[in-house]
Amino acid sequence: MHDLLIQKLLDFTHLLSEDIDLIKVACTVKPKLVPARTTILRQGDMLNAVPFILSGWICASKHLKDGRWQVLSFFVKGDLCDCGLPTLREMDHSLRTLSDSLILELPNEALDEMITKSPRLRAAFTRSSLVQSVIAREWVLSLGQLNAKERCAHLICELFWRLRAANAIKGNSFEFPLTQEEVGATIGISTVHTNRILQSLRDENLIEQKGRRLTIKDQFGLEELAMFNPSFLHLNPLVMPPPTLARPVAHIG
Amino acid sequence: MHDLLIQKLLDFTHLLSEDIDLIKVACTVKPKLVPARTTILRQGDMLNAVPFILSGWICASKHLKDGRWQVLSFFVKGDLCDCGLPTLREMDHSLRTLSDSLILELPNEALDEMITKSPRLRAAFTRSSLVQSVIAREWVLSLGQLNAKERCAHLICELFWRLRAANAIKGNSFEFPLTQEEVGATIGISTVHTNRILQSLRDENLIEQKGRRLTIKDQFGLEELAMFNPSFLHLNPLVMPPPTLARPVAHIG
DNA sequence: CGGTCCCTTGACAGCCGTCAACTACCGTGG
DNA sequence: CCACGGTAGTTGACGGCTGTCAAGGGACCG
Repeated sequence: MHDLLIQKLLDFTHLLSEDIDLIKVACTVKPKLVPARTTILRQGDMLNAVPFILSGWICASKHLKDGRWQVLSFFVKGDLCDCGLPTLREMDHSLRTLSDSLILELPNEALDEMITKSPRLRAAFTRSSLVQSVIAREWVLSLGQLNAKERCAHLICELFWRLRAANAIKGNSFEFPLTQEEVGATIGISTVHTNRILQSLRDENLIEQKGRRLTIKDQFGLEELAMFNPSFLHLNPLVMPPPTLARPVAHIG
Repeated sequence: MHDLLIQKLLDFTHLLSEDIDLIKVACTVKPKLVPARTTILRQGDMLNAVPFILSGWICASKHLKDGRWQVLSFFVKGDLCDCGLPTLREMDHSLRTLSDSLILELPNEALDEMITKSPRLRAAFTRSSLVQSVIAREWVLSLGQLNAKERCAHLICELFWRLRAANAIKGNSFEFPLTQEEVGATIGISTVHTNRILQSLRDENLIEQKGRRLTIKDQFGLEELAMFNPSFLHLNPLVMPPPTLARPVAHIG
């Protein structure tokens, strides 16, 4: 149960055994199994614990009064929904499960203790939160400059790399529980247009969808289309998979 | 020189006199005067200091290989360009002045010292960085769901409130050094369309532009159009100006 | 005076949203 | 077993928002 958090934080920094102990203490909470399509936190809620995703998919979204809404971020296995950690007063967006999810709710006090007692844990949490905001900035770039097809490809690439780093893919395929409406609300296009875009990606043999699974058939083509460069995800080089065949990088001794 | 940083951090938390001393020590660096339209950090640069803006405008931008580029954020008087603080390896975007700017470069070590020695300063810096990422998420919402005119209005509202909190406006007008190309690169539309959108905002008497200054003629109308709610900026309630006449809030003792 | 940068305008095309209808799939209940 | 309803995906027609191209105008500067 605490293994996943340890592994996650190890991606960001080196830990001592005392840090591991602190993590174990913090992780004595009982994980919650939340069914798919359940709102776990609403805009305006006070939060006294930070959800840590053991498995499943969660999305953060913000709603306008006229009904329009936008997905702000996704959280998958190994992610902290650090909606401002225990710092800002209240949730400015909602959190909702997209698939059945196992969630560990880390109480603010437990986080505070880890952060206060260990500079290494503090650095790790800071970096984790920083990576989330770098991803948000990448979404700004995508939404602002890419067209619908490129944005869609970009989203799929990002999720693919993140899930791969979280060890949550099989071959080139992964669970993809989003409806087309949700994909649209993520890349800022209508549901109908999302349908056509996904269709074109399938037609061009870039991806394949079967039920709630998505397979990347042509990773290089997809990344080329999206002008995707995974470096912004700041994945641990050790868990980074070998590069695509078609895109060689410097030899690793 | 250090006054501005102290004032900024006071917006986020309470400080003790020892904290003030730490800030004064960190601020012994000599500020740099950088002319307008100068790139101060490039994508890929290592950063060993965090720019703190004493006056002027800076923008962060990311460039695609095909020439398209997107503004990721603006930094104005009193802002820290906390491009990941001293945590992530290198700049994933560029930093450029939009007007003549006075910049204090806080060395990583000075920041480290403040953060390590004072939990209050640490909290303040964390919150400051958090607010930046909340703004990025708001841009995701704006880019994803609002149309060009709404986005433009939203941007103007955000800048207006931030500059007002930084005490950098006169009446309802402020320095607005952006070219239309830069506005377009911020809200994700072409230069030509930006021109037409700004024109329509002027025609409807929402804003006025004279030289490099912008005046808000109808704050309520502009905020209504953009569905703008300043709460996401997490401005210090004490420095929040009185609410718009047309939008009454609960009586304040 | 010429050059450059920025703003402005018109014409036209294409991406994308909206509306509406239809299909496929799944679980439920009779 | 089938009828039924709900959700998600699909398709076509049409229109509007926005991009592109091209040209011209104004301000500033060397």
